[in-house]
Amino acid sequence: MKMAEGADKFYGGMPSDSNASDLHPAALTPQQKIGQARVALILKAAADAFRERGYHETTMREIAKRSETNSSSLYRIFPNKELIAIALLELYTETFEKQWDGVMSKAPHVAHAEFCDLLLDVYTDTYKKHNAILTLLEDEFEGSIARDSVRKRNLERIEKAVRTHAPSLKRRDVKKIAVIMLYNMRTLISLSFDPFASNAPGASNELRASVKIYLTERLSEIQ
Amino acid sequence: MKMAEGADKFYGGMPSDSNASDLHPAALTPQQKIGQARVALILKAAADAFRERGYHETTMREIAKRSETNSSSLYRIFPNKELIAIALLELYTETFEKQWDGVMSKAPHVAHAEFCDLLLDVYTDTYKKHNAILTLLEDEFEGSIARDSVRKRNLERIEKAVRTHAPSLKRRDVKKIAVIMLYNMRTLISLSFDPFASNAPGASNELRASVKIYLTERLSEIQ
Amino acid sequence: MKMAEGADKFYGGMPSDSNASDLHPAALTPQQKIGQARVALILKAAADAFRERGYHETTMREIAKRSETNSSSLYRIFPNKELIAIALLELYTETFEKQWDGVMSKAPHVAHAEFCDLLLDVYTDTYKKHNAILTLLEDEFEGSIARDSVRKRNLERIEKAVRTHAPSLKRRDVKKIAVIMLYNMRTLISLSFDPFASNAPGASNELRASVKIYLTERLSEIQ
Amino acid sequence: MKMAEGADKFYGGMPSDSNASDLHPAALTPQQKIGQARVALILKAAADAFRERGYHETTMREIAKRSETNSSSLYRIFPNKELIAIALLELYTETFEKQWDGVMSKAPHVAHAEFCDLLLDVYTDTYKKHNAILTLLEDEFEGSIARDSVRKRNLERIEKAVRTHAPSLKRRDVKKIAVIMLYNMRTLISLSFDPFASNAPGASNELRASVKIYLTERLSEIQ
DNA sequence: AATGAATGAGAATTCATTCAT
DNA sequence: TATGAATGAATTCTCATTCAT
Repeated sequence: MKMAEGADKFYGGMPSDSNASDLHPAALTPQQKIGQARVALILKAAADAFRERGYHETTMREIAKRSETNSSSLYRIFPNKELIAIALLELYTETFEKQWDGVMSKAPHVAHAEFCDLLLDVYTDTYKKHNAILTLLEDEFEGSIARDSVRKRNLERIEKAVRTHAPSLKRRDVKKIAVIMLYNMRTLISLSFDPFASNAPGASNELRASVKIYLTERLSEIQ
Repeated sequence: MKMAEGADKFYGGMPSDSNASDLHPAALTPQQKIGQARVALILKAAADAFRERGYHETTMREIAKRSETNSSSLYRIFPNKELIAIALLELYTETFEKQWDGVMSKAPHVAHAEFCDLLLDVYTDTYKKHNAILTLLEDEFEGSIARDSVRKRNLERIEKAVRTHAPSLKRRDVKKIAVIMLYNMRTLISLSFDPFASNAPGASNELRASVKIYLTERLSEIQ
Repeated sequence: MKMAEGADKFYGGMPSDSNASDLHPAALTPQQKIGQARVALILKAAADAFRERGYHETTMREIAKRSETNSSSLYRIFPNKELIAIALLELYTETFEKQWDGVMSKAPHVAHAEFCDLLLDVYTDTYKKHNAILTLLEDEFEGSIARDSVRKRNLERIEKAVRTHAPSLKRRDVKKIAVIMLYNMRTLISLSFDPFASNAPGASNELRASVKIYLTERLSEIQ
Repeated sequence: MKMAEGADKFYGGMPSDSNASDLHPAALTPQQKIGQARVALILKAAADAFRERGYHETTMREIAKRSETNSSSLYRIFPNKELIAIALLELYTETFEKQWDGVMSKAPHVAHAEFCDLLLDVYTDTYKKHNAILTLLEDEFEGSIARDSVRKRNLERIEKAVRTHAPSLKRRDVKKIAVIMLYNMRTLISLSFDPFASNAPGASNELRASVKIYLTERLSEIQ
C-alpha cells in the first residue's frame, strides 16, 4: 500500500500548497471546540484500540464506534487509518520533546549512572502516557515513513544529549552509543509491557543495570 | 479472529486426542513428494510475503498466487493463515534446536566472552535462514500462543545454557540474565535487519560488546 | 434519484404557485452583488468540472472546492446538483436566444446556402461560449426534463426559422427538416469537440457542405 | 479516474506477461461452462441496466442483483465496471464485424444509393442487437480508450468500404466521407432511439435520404 | 449569511473460506 | 486431488444533504 496522501504533512518537507484537486487533505485540524473534542475522542479511542488489538486488527469502524463518531465524520477528520496513527505519533512526540528539556539541562552535570537513568526515564515516562505508541513503533504499519521520522528524531536527541554529557567523545562513538541506547530504551519498554516477561521479576532493573554498566564503561574510557 | 481450530497441535503441550468431528484438521503433513514440494513452495511464498509485507497485510490469496497454488488446495494443506505462520515457526524452531546442541556442549568450557558470542550467534545464524520469523515474533499475529510458546522455549534454553556455563549462579539470577540475554538477542536481530540502523555502522558490534560487558560482569561476580 | 423538488421552476411551463411548505426551494437568485459573484463562481466551477469530468463524475464537493464555496453555502444557493446543471442550461439558453434574433431577421432574405450557415452558426457560436453544455445535453443526467425542454425549444426555433425562410413549405416537411438540422447541428458540435475526429481535417467543412447539399435540395424542391 | 488495470487487454497492445503481483487481472475468461453462463448473465444484466439507467447510474451492486450473482463473484470475473463495459463493446464488435463481410462483398457492385443503405444498415442492425452500446459510446465513461478504439476500427472499416466501392477516390476525400458517414450513422441510431425525436415521424427516412443525397453527390463528382 | 460539524445511506471492494466437479 | 466457481460477512470509503452555531 502506498503512503496515504497528506501523510507528508507530518514528517517535514515543504508544505505543499493545496491546489483545487486536493480533495483528500491530511488529517483535519478542527477549528471549533466541538471538533477538537471529537478529535480527542477519536485519538483516545484509537489509542485504546491499537494497544488492545494492534494496529492491523483495529478497523476504522471500531474506532468510529468506540469514539461514538459517525463513520463519515471519522473519515472527514482522518481520511484513513494511517493518519490516525500519525497523529498519535505526533501527540507522543510532543510529550516526548518536553521531557528532553529536562534531560538536556541536567546532562552536563550529572554522573554517568544518573545520566543513564535520565535517558531511560524519558522513554518510560513518555510511554506511560502514550502506551499505544508501542504498537505503532513496532507493527509493520504502512506509515513506516512517519515512524522512521520519529525514530530518527529520537536518535538525534539521544546523540545530542550524549554529546552534551560527554563533549570529548568522538562523533562516531556518539552515534554508536546513541543507537545502543535507543534500542535499549525500546527494549526496556517492551520489557515492561510484555506480559510474558513478568515471569522474571526484576528484569527491568536488571536491564537498567546492564545499560548502566555499558554506558559507564564507554563514557569512562575517554578520560 | 479467534484462534483457528487445530492450531493447538503445534505449540507443544499434550497432544490432544483427535476426535471424529475434527472438521478442520491442522496443517496437513503430506506423505508424497509432490505434496512436500507443494508445502515447501507455500512456505517459501508465505515467508517471502510475510517478510515483505508483514503477516497482517499478507493475504491467503497472495500466498496462493505466489506459490502458484490453487486457493482451495492451499486451504486443504493449510486450513488457515495462522497455521502457515505456525508451520514457519516450527521450521524455524527445528533449525534453532540444532544450533543449541553445539552451544550446550561448549558452554561449560568456554570463557564468558565466548559464551556470550555463542548465545548471540544462535539467534543471528537462525534468523539468517528464517528471516520471515522476525515479523511473526514481532507482529501482533493471532497465533500469539504459538509465538509465546516459541519464546518460552527459547528462554528456557538460554537459562539452561547459562546454568551449564555457570552452575553456581542462583536460580533467580539465571532467570534475570536469561531474560536480558533474550531481549538483547532480539535487539541484535532487529538491529541487523533495520535498514534505519545502518546509519550507524558498527552498531551491531557495539551491541555485542555491550552485552559482553554485561554478561562478563554478572558471571564474574559470583566467583 | 428522483427529480429534485423545485426543479420545475426552470424549464418553462406555468410558474407553479409556491406554497408555504416549500422546503426545498429552487436555485436561489441572490439580489446582492456578493451573492451574484458567488453564483458566477459556482457556475464557472461547475461548468469546468462538468466539461472535464462529466456531469456524473462531478461531485458537489468538487464544485464547492473549485469555487471555494462552503458546502453548506453551495447548498443554500443550489439545493442540489441538478439545479446547477439546469442553471447552466438556462445560461446557455440566454446566449442562444440572442443569436436567434439575428437569424430570424435575416432568414427571409438570404440564399439557401447562407441560411444553412446561419443555422449552424447559432449552435457553434453558442457552444463556443458554453461548452460544458455538451456534456449536459449528452449525458444521461437526471434533469432530462430540463434537457428535453431545451431541445424542444431549439427544435421549435429551427422550425420557425425554416418557415420564415421558406414559407411555402408544408408543415410536415418543416418538422422533418428541422429535426435533421437539429441533429446535424449537434453532430457539428460533437465533431469540433471530438479530439478523435481531428484525424480527418476538414471534416467540419465537409459536414457543413453535406448539410448544405441536403438543405438546398429540400428547399429547392418546392419552388 | 485512471484507466483500470487490465483494461489494456482489449484494445490491442502486447499481452503483458502476468507476474506474481498480478492480483487483479483483467476480466476473467472462465474455463468452465457454468462460469461462461455466469458471464453471459452478467453481461446481459449489465447491458439492460446500462441501457435503462445509463452507465454512470448503474452500480456494480445492481448488476450483481440483476444477474443474481454474488457481489464477490462479480468482482472476481469483472474487477470493475469498466471491464464490463469493455466486454460489452467487444461483444458488439464481434457482431459488427460479421456484418462487414456482407458489405465488403457487395460494395464494388452496387449503386451509390444502395451502398449508402448498406453502410447505414450495418449500424442499425448491430444496434438492434446490442442497444446498450449506445450509452457506452455516448456516455463519458472512463474506458474512453476502449471506446475510441472501437470508433477507430469502425472508421477504418467505413474507409475501406468506401475505397472498395469507389476506388478512384482520393485518400483524403475517403477519410472525410468516412467521418461524415460515421457521424451520420450514429445520428441515425440516436434518432431511432431518441423518444424525443418521435415527434417528427419519418425523421429517420429523412436522414437516410439526406445522407444518400450527400453520398451520391460526392461519389458522382469523381467520374 | 457563512461555516464547521454531523449524518445515514449505500457503493466499492476484499477476504477468508467452502462447494462442486 | 486439483481446480474453477461460489459465498457471506466485513471493511473501507464517498456522497448528497442537513444541522447548529
